[in-house]
Amino acid sequence: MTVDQQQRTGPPAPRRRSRRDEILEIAVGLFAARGYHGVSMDDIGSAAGVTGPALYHHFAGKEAMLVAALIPVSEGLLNGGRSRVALHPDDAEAALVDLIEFHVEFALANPAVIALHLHELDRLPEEPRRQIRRLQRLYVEEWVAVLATLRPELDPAEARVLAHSAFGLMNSTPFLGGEVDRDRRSVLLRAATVHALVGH
Amino acid sequence: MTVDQQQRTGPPAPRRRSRRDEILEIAVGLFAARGYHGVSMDDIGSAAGVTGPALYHHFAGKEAMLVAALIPVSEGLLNGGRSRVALHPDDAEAALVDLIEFHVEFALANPAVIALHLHELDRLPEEPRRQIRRLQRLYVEEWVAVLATLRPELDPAEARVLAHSAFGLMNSTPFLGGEVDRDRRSVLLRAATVHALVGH
DNA sequence: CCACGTCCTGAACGATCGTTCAGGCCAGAG
DNA sequence: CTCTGGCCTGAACGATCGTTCAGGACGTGG
Repeated sequence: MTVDQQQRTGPPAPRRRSRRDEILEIAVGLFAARGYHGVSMDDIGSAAGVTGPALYHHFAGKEAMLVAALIPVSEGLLNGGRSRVALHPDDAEAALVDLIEFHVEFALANPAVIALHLHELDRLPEEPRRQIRRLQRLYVEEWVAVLATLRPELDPAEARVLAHSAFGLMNSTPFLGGEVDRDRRSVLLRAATVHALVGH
Repeated sequence: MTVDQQQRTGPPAPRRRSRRDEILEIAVGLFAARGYHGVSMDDIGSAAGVTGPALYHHFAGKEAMLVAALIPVSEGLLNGGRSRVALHPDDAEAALVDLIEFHVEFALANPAVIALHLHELDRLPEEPRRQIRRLQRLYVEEWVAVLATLRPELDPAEARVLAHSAFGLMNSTPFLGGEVDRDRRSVLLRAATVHALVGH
């Protein structure tokens, strides 16, 4: 499925995309499916068409692969969320709807990475984990700020609970097969999240 | 492969099952915190005050511990959900509210077990995993049936997407510390889930 | 032709894991 | 006292893991 081992022949290095990113995407899929500790370097290598030790030419080690997969996700969410909020300086409800649309589309586009982010963050050593948690916290605060102006009766801690519950709702995507069309799922998830957060 | 090697059938010896259940609870906490593969038998043993091999007097192996932790959860959810639905044969909205209250209280009472159920089910071999998935599916169908009568415009597959999203919302509990009082969290989660599912 | 950089293989290492096994400790019955 | 059975320890096993290392295949530039 994801295996590509007849890469030998043909153009040597067309650089259509770096081999590193290709391997990383394969590793993310395996991590999401079987868990970080449930996948060996040989597993990743053979899924990429090479042996396990060959991966050390692209990454410093197994942990470095997880970090390389998780950091861009947190950065992408934070940057995207901030830019969406900045589009609506005086309309909290429009900002929330935009945030929801952004997050749902992100989750639908990257289900494996989302699942990794939810499940395997604790397998990282102190240093990179704190960096990711900091990015996550800043992203949550974007949601909390919007919720605070939209529902003044909530204190910040309560808004944080609601924000996390909204993430749980929108991130339920990876757990479902493709019984329902992608666009339809997007519509359902966005409507449900809006109702869950604004109430009535 | 054998799940349980003592306690054949019936109550042969109503021995205080404190020791076995005590160990199981400790193991669940460790599994939830560090992942199934991230916890060794020696870890579980020393957390319970014994050595690793001593655990084999209570469980057939490491997998058997995970099964023993997950099966009762699925059964408890299914039984509780069915009895809640049965209380309201002619009122789908009341049934849904009752289902939501039941699930939220369950998730708040057993956050570690819920997290285990979400993250580590795929670490099980075929046989017990299929049994758990069957119980899960039956539980989901209780929700789908209620949603189908409450919102006839949804087809069953769409109702299933909504049910899973509601689980994601309600199961967001384990990811949060205790900044907000437990009862207040229950109120917030229940209201958000109702709004997400009935769509005001 | 040769030299070089890139990417890879196959063997090997130390460590850790789940599990098994032989035997020790100790309470209770005879 | 002895015997017995439940519960445990400590040592040991095979397997698997992440990682390192020396070297080979291949295309490119000179």
